[in-house]
Formats: sequence, C-alpha cells, structure tokens
Amino acid sequence: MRIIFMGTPKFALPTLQTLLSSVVGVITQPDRPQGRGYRLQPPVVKEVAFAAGIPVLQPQQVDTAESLSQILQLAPDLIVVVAYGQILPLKLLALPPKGCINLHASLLPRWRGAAPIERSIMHGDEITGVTTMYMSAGLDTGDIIMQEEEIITADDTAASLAERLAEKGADLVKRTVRAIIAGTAPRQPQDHSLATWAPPLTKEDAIVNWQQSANMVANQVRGLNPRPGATTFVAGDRLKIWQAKASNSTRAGQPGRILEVRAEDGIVVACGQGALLIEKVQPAGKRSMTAQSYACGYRVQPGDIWG
RNA sequence: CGCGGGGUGGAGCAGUCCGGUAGCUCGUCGGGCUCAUAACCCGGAGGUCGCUGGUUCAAAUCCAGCCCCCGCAA
Repeated sequence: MRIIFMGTPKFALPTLQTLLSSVVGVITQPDRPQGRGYRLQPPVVKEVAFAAGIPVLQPQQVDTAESLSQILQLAPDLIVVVAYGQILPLKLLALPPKGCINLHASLLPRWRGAAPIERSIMHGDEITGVTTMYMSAGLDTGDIIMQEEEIITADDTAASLAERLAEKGADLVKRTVRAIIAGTAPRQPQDHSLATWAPPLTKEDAIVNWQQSANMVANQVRGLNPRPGATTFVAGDRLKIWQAKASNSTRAGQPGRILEVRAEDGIVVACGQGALLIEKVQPAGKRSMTAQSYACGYRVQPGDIWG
C-alpha cells in the first residue's frame, strides 16, 4: 500500500509515525514566517518526514496542475489527511484508488471545522472523540469509517486533550487503513441534521466575557490553553488567564469585579453567574505566574474591575 | 532587520528619565496577642540589582556589546 500523508502541526505526528513504513510522500504547508522576528519556520511534520527520508512536498496551493501532477507521480493508493490546513480539490479526492481519508478530532457530525478540540471544551462537552471518514466535497461531511469516544475531564485543557486524541486518532487511523486494505472498512453517512460547527478561533473568542457564568469562563480558559489563552484587560493591559475554576465563594458583585484576593488559592472574580477562582495568570510581556504572585506585584485589590 | 515589554533578597513588583540612603506586598525565621487561627502586632535573616567592558570621586540608575524570558502580530 502506497500512502501519501498530508498534515502539518503536532497533532498529525502520531498518525504519521504509525504509517511511516507505508508512506511514499508527505505533503505539508510551506515554511512560513512565524513567531517573533518572523523567521521562516518549517512545519513539524516536515521535520519528521525529512528525518525519515520521505519526500516532502510543500505546495503553496495544492489545487494547481503542477502540484496535482507531482502527487500523481507518487502513485498513491491512499491519501491520509490529518490537520493539513488546506481544502483538497475534488480532482485530488478522486485521484487515489482507495480514496482519501481524514482523521478529525471530534465525534462527527458534531464539531465540523478547524477547532473541534477547543470548541468542545469551551462548550463544556464531557465527551468527545476521534473520527475517520472518507473525504467528500463538503468540509468534514464525508462518510464515517470509524469512531472512538474520549472523556473530557474537568481539568483537561486543549493541550492535554489534543495529546490524547492525537494518540487515539493515530490508532484509529491504523485500524482504518488495515480495514481498507482488507476491504472490510465500514462506511456510514453522517446525519447532517445533527451537525455543529467549530469555526477557527478568532481574537474575539479569546476575550473573556465576565457576563457569562463562571463555569463557561472556566471552560473558555481550559479550551484556550495553551493557545491563544483566555484574555482579559486590567487597567488597559492584557492579562491571560491560564488556570481557573468555578469558585465556592458566596460573595457576589458586578461581573468583572474582584471579590477576594486569597493567599491560599488565588483571585476570585465575579461572573454573570457565580464567581471564578483564578489560579494562574500571565501579564503581557511577563511569564506565567500564580494568581497570588500577580496579586502581590500588581496590587490587586477587592473592588478592582477587570475586563 | 515586523512592533513592543522585561531580567532588582525565596515569589511578584517599585526604584532607572533627574547617578550618591536597597523600597513595597507576600513568603520565611523569632517573639507577642488570642480559646484558637490561614487573622492581627513587633522584630530578624536573606540581594554578585542578567553578563562583560566603558564614563565618573561615585553606576541598579548613563554609554557600548552580549545572554536569557515574554506580549502583539503571523
């Protein structure tokens, strides 16, 4: 079986690793200026593929005659896509005899789109999972091959959940490929009426709305860790909240108001419903620190208003 | 050369513009108050002020170079 692997970020690595011996080519996003200083950075998938001696293609756009012909030359039987970052043209989907399959980090048809892990946590879901599917014209609308559930724990962050789903997904892809080779792969159309959408995260999504319930804000904090980080404003300066949970505090106040500064746990902020205990925080330009440390150095006082 | 913030006792900050006394909150140690305490009061310990060089009678502070951390943006 000749497999072409298409993927870009860290989430794609475990799957690439499990398929490595059958992969005849890797397609990933071009090196892009990234981070401070805008230095050109290669995607992690490229580095791993390179180290394994697998040919790598990095088309600016896959949907060009040139890149399609390059892919054709690799004569793939199957294309496996995991978090690649570009929409595949129909011509490409029709190219490999065994089709194009995709690993998606949710229980489709729930959370179709770019940010299923973050959105599922932010929404407060307690269960999610991974899905393999045959790719079709619509985004994440293809027929389901296999699915597996995963519990979202109360202290899961997007990072911790992504790590588990990447591993679980790699295993699911392995079993899926095996079934395809054996000709026993199931094929179940999605129930489109149950579909929900997980659009890419925007800057707006990262800003804490203190009018929301403490639980929702806590979910937002978890879902946006480690990136981009739930952000609020303190006297005009950005403050990222890295760790927080609904507080048992009985005090109340207008949303965004500091209710307590506690030496033992952290800072309690009033929300639209309930209060949030903030445990770890990061001011712009500084490193992450405990809420207690922040309160010491930045003179946080009950009555201050955040947001 | 994308824009910007920062490295000061164990933690987080002020002091740097206008060189000359090491400051604040917390922690820690000792004592006191209290039925008791995470609360309160008194006292103490603890700092090569990122590194190197320069200017100066004198540098955390001014100048030059270097190392490290981080926010925005992508």
